[in-house]
Amino acid sequence: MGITKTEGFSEETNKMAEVLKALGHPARLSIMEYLAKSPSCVCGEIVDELPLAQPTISRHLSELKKVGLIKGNIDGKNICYCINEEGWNGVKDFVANLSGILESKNSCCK
Amino acid sequence: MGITKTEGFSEETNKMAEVLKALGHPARLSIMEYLAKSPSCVCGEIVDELPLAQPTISRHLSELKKVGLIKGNIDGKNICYCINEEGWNGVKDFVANLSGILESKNSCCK
DNA sequence: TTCCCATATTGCAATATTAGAATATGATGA
DNA sequence: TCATCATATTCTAATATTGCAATATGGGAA
Repeated sequence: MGITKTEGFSEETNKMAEVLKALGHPARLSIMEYLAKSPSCVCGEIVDELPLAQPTISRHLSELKKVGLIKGNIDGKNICYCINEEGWNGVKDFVANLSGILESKNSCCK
Repeated sequence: MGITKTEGFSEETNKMAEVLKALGHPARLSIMEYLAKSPSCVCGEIVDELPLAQPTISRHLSELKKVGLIKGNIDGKNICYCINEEGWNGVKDFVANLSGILESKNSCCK
């Protein structure tokens, strides 16, 4: 079917899955890494940096934006993209939370 | 095309993207949450827990296994699935690392 | 052995994703 | 105004993903 079933899962699970899915692509992950490291964040630089055509990158950017992982500020002709800390913190918290649960119990498989 | 371009990205980026992609599905994320919380981890319980048919869950389990997020121990007729801490730590470290970089610089977008 | 039980695999059909060419938009500068 | 630059959108073909029915596998019990 290709369609992802979301009924029966909690709202948070579905939301987090969408965010993680957005991160689960080399180009989008690279964009996040680049934005985290780079002092500046103009769209054009990302296009220069990645081995993909401009329209493809534009689409990936909009996908990251859709799930709230990045935000863009229009700056004249350019658009300055940055990591949306609020969105990223959602991921961070989720991972920390699951890690905490894991640590508090021992695995039943060896 | 539907094919994800991986040339031009680092090995680690591609690997991490695969892992995050595996997490980026409500059923698979739920499985991870369930395995983290549950004291036991028999496959059948997961099938009972999730609103999906057994073959579908089996596929999701094998996908999680493929990227190293879980492992399974055969236990008589049953299979006992657990989170593979090594694999999970990869995610944890990645997130912590990016968070660290983020904290050490201020966003250029407001 | 034969019959269950638990899990995996196969084989679809439906839908989603991906990449890039072509094109559109929208701002700035001449 | 018109040309140019930066980015977004649209379109299309190729491929991937998803879900489930049907079936296979493989272990234990009778």
